[in-house]
Parts: sequence; structure tokens; C-alpha cells
Amino acid sequence: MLETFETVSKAVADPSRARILKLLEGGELCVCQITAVLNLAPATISKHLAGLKTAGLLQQRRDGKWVYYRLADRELNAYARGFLALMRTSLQDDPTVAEDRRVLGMVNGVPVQTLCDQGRAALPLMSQAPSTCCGGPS
Amino acid sequence: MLETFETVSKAVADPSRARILKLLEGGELCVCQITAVLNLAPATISKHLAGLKTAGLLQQRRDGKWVYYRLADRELNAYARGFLALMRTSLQDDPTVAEDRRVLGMVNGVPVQTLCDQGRAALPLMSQAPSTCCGGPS
DNA sequence: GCATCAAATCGCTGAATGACGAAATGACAG
DNA sequence: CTGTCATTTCGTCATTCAGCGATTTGATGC
Repeated sequence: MLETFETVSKAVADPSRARILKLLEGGELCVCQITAVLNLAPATISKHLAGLKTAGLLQQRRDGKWVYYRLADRELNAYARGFLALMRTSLQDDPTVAEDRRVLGMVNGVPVQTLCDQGRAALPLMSQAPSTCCGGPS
Repeated sequence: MLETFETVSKAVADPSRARILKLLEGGELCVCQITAVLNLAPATISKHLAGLKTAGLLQQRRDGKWVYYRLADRELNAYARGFLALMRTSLQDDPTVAEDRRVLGMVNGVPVQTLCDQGRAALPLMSQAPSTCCGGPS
């Protein structure tokens, strides 16, 4: 029990994984969509998703070449349920989470296929790293 | 915000710190009492307590030579409040937490002064490590 | 003052973990 | 069957962190 609690809380206690959970509150997403929003290496995202799934926080669905993840709705252990509920009321006004949601909006405007092909370059305008274009730090 | 959330969730996501939080749900305790129950080095306990305090989960009170810690009731940030509430409904039936409560019962039967002097040796019977007395593993 | 003692801090070590690139997996198209 | 491509796994590196002993801090009492 303590072990399960530890697994779930450790899963939540990482900024990248917390961002993923907040992203998925809007509904299921393909791995490459999550990767585009968080702007991390696919291997890194994959490992985070595996950890969240192990903790019982996420469920998985395969559709052709793509794998979609969503917040667990059944099969969740008692602690996963509690933490997901807590997440839902947390970080609502966090700037990073808000920015992620904004980028997700752009990501949703692009077919998954295009996104997988081109990654962040597929997004309309403003992408890549927090860039210094148009007069960033000198 | 994400940073605060991370601090609080990381603070909770450790078995020893979770045990401390569960212990303090029964009311404030002196450092040496917590040390006796968890059976860890004082330095380790002190570091955990400092971390929990930094996260806004605990408050501190000095009484002579002793320092008492309790769950934060005011001054707690939004996340600390949420996590403390979650903790209260979690691990209620966990064996480790139950054992801790049992040991705490014995600790409460001993004056703090005696406890500080003798540590776990001050407890009535059954103490030290999960011992193998009376026919443990052969 | 000065000794005492609980607690906190410092410095260290071993283990766990986040991030990545490279290679393996597994589903699909031809 | 073979190639392609999204995802996962593997191996590695750098960082973080739990735990402890040694030392310092700070309040008490003589």
C-alpha cells in the first residue's frame, strides 16, 4: 500500500509528468502530440508515459501506427483516483500549463500524420524552443 | 506555481516523509518522538522535517530544548492544503502506518525526556529493529 | 561564563532518476 | 517478405537525493 502510494506520488511529483497529466485532462492524445507540446525527446516522453501507466494513472489505446494515452477512468487504484482528482484542481492557473494548452491548440489544428512527420515544425507560427526571435536577450 | 507544486508533491512522495505526515495527523510530536517511531538517524529525520516545512506542510514550535512539529494549519499554500487533505484519506489501512501508530502509542507512554535520553530502548517491550527474537528466520 | 543536550547543518557515499541517442519492436503498406 | 515509421527499450551520463556520522547551533541550567 505504502509502495503503491509511493509509486503514484512519485509519478506525479515530476514537472514533465504533471504537465502530461494536465494535458490529458482535455482528452486523449497521441504520443507524438504530447511530444510536440512538451518539446522533449520521444524516448523521454515514452518513459514518462510508461511510468504514469505503471502508476495506474493512464490507459493506452493503439490506433494503427499511433498510440493514444488518456487519463485512467477504470482500473485505477485508490491512490491514482485521489491523485488524479487532486491534479484536476491543481495548476489550473499555472503559466507553463497554460502555455502547454495554447500549444496544444495549435497541435490540434494539424493532422497527426503531419505532426509525426515534422514535429514542432508543423505548427503554424512560433514553435521550437522558447526562441529569441524578434529581439530576444541580446 | 509548477515549482511549488513540484516541491510539495516531491515532499510527499517519499515513504519516510509520508509516514511522518501520517504520524502527525494524531497531533504535534517532538523530533525525538518521531525519530523513535521511524527508527532513523536524527540527522535524517531532521532533514525530512526541514523539507516538509519548506514545502509548507509542517509548522514548528520550540519548547525548551525540544522542537515540536505539527501539520500546517495556517500559512499553508494551496497545494499543501490539497496534499494534506489527500494524505488524510490515504494509507489509512497501510500496515506500516498502522505499526507506526502502534509504536507511537508506546512512545506516548514514555516521558519525552526519557525518550531523548534512551531512544527506542525506553520503550516497554518489543523495540529496536524488526528483530528475530523468539524464533525468527532460522 | 561554561557544560550539556536536542536539533540542525555539513560532507560524504551509494542508489535512484531524468534526459538523450542508438537500436529494437511492432503495425502497416506495398 | 520487406521497408517504413511511431513508439519503446537499452545503455549511458549527469544530477538528485536518502541516509548516516561528524560537527555546529542554540537554548537550558549550573
